[in-house]
Amino acid sequence: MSLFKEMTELDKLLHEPARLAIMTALANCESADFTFLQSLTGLSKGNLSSHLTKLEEAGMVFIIKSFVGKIPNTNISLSGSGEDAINAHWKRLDEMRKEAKTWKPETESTV
Amino acid sequence: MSLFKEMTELDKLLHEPARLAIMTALANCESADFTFLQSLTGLSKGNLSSHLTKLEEAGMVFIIKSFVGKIPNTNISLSGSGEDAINAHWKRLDEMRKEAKTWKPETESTV
DNA sequence: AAAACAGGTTTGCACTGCAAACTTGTTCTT
DNA sequence: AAGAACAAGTTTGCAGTGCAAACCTGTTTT
Repeated sequence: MSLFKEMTELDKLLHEPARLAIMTALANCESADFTFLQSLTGLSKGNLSSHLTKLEEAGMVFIIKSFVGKIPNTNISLSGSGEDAINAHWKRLDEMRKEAKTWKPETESTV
Repeated sequence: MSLFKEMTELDKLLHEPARLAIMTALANCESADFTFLQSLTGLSKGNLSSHLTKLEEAGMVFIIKSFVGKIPNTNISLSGSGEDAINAHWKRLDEMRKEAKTWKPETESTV
């Protein structure tokens, strides 16, 4: 398939900036709690919560709610497929950029 | 600003997959006509049209309509700022990926 | 006991991307 | 010459999305 067709089909779940940030951060720390992710990304609580729900529904992350002493704690970590997905997504973007740099338009008839 | 905050603030006009494909293609060919872009990206005519309108309104592309013989021809090319913007966008993504790979979570207090 | 706070979730709305329907003009077909 | 098919886009309608603000539930402070 052509580079540009591939580009239009990028996974929107992962491509959305807030979720790209969340997933990328999680890929680099075994797990994180809600508050940590919030300060890291600068997202509002509501916004973060809904993105996490979406990622959980898609099987990208695990969300574990527990108590640390008396205060509730929500811990988020990547699932195996989530880790694969975010790594693959960045790799694709990276390759697209490289390939795009070398692309030269061909005559219309060959496209 | 933190890497992940920057990520959540990626320019959505350019980040959207279809427009990323359009802009990246245009950055590599001085100009393209509507039909060529359509077959290149695989977008429907309606969809392509609305993305182009959005890019034009944002000053990213020039759209010039003329006639080639009797058939109308719509020619699209990047504006100066459009070219700067798409190059900068890819560069940012590229740097983000690199930086993210080396990021190590710090203690919460230092974030 | 009441106010403030921590840690999230739910709701409401404005905006978006997409497909389908429409438009305008041209070229075949008979 | 009438009409069917086609080319090249544009507009419309709708389902889905991201975001902020309101809300909720329990805890700590005053």
